Amino acid sequence: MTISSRFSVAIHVLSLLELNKEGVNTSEFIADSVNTNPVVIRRIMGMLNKAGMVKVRSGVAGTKLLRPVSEITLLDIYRAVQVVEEDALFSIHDKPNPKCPVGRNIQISIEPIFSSAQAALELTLERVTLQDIVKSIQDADMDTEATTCK
Amino acid sequence: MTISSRFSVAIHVLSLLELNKEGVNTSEFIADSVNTNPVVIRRIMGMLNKAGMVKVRSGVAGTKLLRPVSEITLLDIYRAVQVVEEDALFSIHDKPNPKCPVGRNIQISIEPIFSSAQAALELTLERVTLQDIVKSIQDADMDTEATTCK
DNA sequence: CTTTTGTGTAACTATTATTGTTACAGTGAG
DNA sequence: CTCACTGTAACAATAATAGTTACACAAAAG
Repeated sequence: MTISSRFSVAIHVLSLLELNKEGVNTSEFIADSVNTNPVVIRRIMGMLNKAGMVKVRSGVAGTKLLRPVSEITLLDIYRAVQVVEEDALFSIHDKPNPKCPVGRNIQISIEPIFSSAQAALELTLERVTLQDIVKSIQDADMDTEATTCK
Repeated sequence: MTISSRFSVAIHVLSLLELNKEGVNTSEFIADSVNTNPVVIRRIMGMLNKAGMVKVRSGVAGTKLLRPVSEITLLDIYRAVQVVEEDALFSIHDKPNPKCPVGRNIQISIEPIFSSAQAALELTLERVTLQDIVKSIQDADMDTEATTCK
């Protein structure tokens, strides 16, 4: 079990949009950076579009960020790409036997713990903004020889 | 995406072993409480056995807890049933384009954040013991009319 | 207006994980 | 020895993911 790579791809895409804000970011260009198929990018872009994070128009080349990177948290992105349904990171087996004391009480006993574990994870993501990621990428890249994507 | 119900089933099973420690807990009996197939229980039991949490012998009816419930955390169980591979709750798309500044630095930039989000989740699970769950089940059951599993 | 380029989306495939199920070999208590 | 139970293989059904092809539609550019 892993959380879908849609999340990491979305972070990649949005970072690229920021670092290449002067350029024309087509799905093909982005796909080349991510190393995947342009349709995969368009699907993710559609989700980010619905979440109001990017502006993308059908037929028109190039996607733009709609919000400053300092105001986009990783939690926003996580939610946008629907990696996990609302409050359902953990799944609980349904229909345990109500005739059994454990069966009829296990769900109510476990739920709050699963909720708080999920909340702890989400809080961590909420504390990191896209700006932090972009800065980290820039810092890491100072060691590297300066080649561009294009 | 959800975390496998193996986890909640394992918590259910171990709670039942504690609350029914005087009884003979066969996979069929447990399966009836969980409302699933006995083979599903045996598979999970095999994992808990390997983790040293229960004693189960082939051919011999009945599983026993090997450790006191106060010394089994939900994280122990989570690890035992291999819901998530070591440090890999989130997946990062592999082989991003090294010719791109974002592509060649995204992994190193994201990894520590994913790690700490995962750690936050795991810490929450570590702070809850099986004893807490058992107590919660008992408390919740005081409202209910007293029927038994058997 | 036509051409060209790019986006949106449907449809299909391959892969993987989960959950449930049947079947049966092997173990050990009585 | 018999019987009940566990361990495990094998298989099916379901679902999610990720990649791919194909094509309709949008709109910018000429």
